[in-house]
Amino acid sequence: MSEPHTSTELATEKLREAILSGELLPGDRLHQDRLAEMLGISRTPLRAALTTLAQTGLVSYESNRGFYVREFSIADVSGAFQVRAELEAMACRLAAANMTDTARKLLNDLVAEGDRLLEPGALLPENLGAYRRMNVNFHTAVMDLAGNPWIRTFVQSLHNVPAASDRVIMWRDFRVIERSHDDHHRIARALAKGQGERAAAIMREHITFALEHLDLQLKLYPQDFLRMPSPDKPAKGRKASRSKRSSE
Amino acid sequence: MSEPHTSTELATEKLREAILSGELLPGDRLHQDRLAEMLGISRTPLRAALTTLAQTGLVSYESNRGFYVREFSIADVSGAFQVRAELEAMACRLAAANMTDTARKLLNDLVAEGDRLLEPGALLPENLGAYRRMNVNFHTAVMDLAGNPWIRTFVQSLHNVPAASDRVIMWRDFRVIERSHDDHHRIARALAKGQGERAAAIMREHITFALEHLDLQLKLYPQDFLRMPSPDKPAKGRKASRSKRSSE
DNA sequence: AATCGGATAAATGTGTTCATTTCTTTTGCA
DNA sequence: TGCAAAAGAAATGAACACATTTATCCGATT
Repeated sequence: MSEPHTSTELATEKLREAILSGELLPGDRLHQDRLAEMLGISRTPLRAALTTLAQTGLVSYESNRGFYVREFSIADVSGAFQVRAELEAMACRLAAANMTDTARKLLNDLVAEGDRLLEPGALLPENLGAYRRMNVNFHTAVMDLAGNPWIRTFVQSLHNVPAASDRVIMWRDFRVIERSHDDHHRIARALAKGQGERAAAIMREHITFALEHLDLQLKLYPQDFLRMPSPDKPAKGRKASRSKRSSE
Repeated sequence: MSEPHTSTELATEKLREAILSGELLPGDRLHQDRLAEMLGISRTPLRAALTTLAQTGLVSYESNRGFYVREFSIADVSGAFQVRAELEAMACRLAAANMTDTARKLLNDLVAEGDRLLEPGALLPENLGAYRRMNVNFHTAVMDLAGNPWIRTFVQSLHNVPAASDRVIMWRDFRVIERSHDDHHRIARALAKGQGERAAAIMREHITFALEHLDLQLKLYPQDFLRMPSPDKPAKGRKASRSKRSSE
């Protein structure tokens, strides 16, 4: 183990994963003793984990009334993209003033890595993880170059918004991926030349388009992205009904 | 009691206040036993409070090594203003599209309240709290009108950065206050007319100037704003060292 | 019959205790 | 004398148990 994970951190990660993957549905009550038993830990570290997630925004909490999986509205999701676009555009403006040779090389390497992964003319399933990692690293690198720690902090926390996270965005159309990666090319070039405003403009459009595309995908394949607590269509698994649940 | 404050929430508030007011110094170790005894509670709710503050960013935490009062760098503080400027400018652009008559009235009332408080030609001590409240309400109102919940969330969390919070900014110069309040006038008017870009520009300058002014004040009266952990001057108040801690 | 009220049950909040990790001190050895 | 390793002390992490609050159910009253 590289990091001495404590029970609390372990539980936090498991719960975050369960929520972001949709295993736990928005609005679900998070019973402490049941969850504790499920995870094989006591209530003490579980409560710590839930407290953390509550501050993160993934779960909501009311005194003496327990924790719930937070429900995100459409406004939350699109708002997340809006703010991300603004913050990362800002990062570009700032980063352009801090470009060094090593910075240029870093961005170039990341872009080249993307080129390599897209070389086959399609995003192969075995390359999906690597591509996502490259994508995250590219955006993170730009934000780090900006020298403003808050940008990365906030963008990071926006990735906890279910449908707004890079992890759940499925690009079904290869042309979209290519176009998106071409944005990376342009951003890297613009930054290398110190053209901050231009890089910012591309970045803003880069992210705004991601929202537009998500919007479209949402209409086409809603069940794959958002599992809203729809009253008539309970998706799958357990439902957040107030009556007694037969199982579990 | 209007709200059934629990021990945890109470402790959270007390600790937040203690940190923001400078009672607890950056870098201070937060011993659980002692703090619990000081606050008259057990370690369990205290840990919950510390966990919350850790996620908020006011304290740092390492597994098995405890909590510390987070140390903010100059980059953190100026970065907080930068991001605030960007986010609140964004709020103006968005709010301009959502202006209604009630919105116009709300902003006008807040501005009028400010006029009333500044009427004497000086910011009287007894009006200081009311003015700050008005200021916070004005900015909050604009962000709410933007319709993007994340803007307010993030700006709110930036107010937890010690010197970047409105609460610790002391305006020593009345002309600065007048000028600042005049910005509010202009922003309200611009928004009322739907001039989003103009309002955004004023807001950006409004906040950027606050940073510039803080910078100046910092040089003039450093001890009033930032209490950096100076190795030779233990500041004041309660001990940061347990028995004999020679160095560090 | 409906609603208000109280009693019971369930879940959360907190105090306490024990286990584990980390830090300090001391002791042994080169 | 200096360093290193081990033993002791102290602090954190987790489990357990108790107290308090909230929810549910049943019955009485209007």
